[in-house]
Amino acid sequence: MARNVEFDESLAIQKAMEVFWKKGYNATSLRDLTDAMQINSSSLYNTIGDKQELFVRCVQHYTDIRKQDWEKRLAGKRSPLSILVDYIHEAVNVIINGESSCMAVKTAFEVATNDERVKQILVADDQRAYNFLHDLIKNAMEEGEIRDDEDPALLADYFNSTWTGWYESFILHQDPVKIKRMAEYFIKQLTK
Amino acid sequence: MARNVEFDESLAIQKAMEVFWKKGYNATSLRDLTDAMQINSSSLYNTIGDKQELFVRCVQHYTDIRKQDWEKRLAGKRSPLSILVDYIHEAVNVIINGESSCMAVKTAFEVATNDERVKQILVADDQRAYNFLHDLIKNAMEEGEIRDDEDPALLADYFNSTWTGWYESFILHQDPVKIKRMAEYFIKQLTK
DNA sequence: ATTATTCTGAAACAAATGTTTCAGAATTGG
DNA sequence: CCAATTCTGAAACATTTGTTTCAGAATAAT
Repeated sequence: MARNVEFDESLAIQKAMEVFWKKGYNATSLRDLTDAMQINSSSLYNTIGDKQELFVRCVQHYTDIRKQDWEKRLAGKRSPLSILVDYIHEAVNVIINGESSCMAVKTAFEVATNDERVKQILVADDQRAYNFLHDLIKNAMEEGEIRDDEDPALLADYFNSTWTGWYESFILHQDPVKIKRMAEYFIKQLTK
Repeated sequence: MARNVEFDESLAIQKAMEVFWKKGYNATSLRDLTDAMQINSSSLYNTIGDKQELFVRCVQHYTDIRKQDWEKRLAGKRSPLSILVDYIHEAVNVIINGESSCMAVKTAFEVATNDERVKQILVADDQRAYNFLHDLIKNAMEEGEIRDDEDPALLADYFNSTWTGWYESFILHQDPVKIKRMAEYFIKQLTK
């Protein structure tokens, strides 16, 4: 027998995520957040919690979206190699068109070393990325789409860590061609 | 006709760098810095300047050290490939034994997007890293130490961006074997 | 030794930080 | 409509932030 929460919580999380994503955890103030979320700090503390808790929810939300993307790609029922190549091209597009790098990467370097909860969310996310790549590589090998003289586990680890450096490169040089050429070399390694 | 600065400025920069390196720019307070540097904030502002200026000096110092390391390695007069392989092994050691990741990488993601001066220091540093790799790869090709069917410029870019992901991987998994295996695969690609 | 200049320490500064308080508006179920 | 409960807005909170002030200690050159 009382009123309900007035604001849309998942929309508010989305807005907060965008601010954290762009500015990073420490450079984002509570005012930045409540402005973007369009709620009062009392509502924030009553429902979600403090800044740390909100950040955890945002990182979780970010990784949830990625998880859905991977699932959708696998459900496509296309050949393993074409899913893989599609994914790489899309990753390149995100890097060269996105305006604030990858939140998971930024968070790994800024926060994960000091916050165990955040780290565990990123570890789980990384594990899903690994599984996505590993399964595609393994299946592509079994179907003869790519050479099979390397361990799929090694290749999955290796490729999974490769994108991170492309983000850094693009922050420094803003050179799309550089990224595209690296991606082409990357694909060539797999297939030839 | 007056007294001189009492503290050792380059030692103070070194101490400040260690704090920034570990905690990042935004999570480091002026108190953290003056405590580590063992000077009063008035001395800091009289000599070096404000927090931003101090950070710039620290990043510059960090990249200066790297520059010296590259020069020393090239002066070694050993074969290009052995210099390269040595360097990769040393990079792995730094990743798996260092206790706070790479300051250049962390700074690229946390600060370089918002601070043009810091970004330019990192761009110059990245260019030196690129040159180091490019020259070694090119020379190794000319001396027949490695295959020469790829563009040295592409390989230098590609390899230069690869380490960054290894740092991220180690933050999340703290698994030295993972890093070592990726490094071995990395070297194998070059030589085989 | 004197003097002119510069450095240092401690305190003070305003502004910004993350968080809490609470009166009153709102809305639910009865 | 009532009453009980919960939400919201604005203000206030104590800390912490980056930075400045300034009196006095220190020292270089004369």
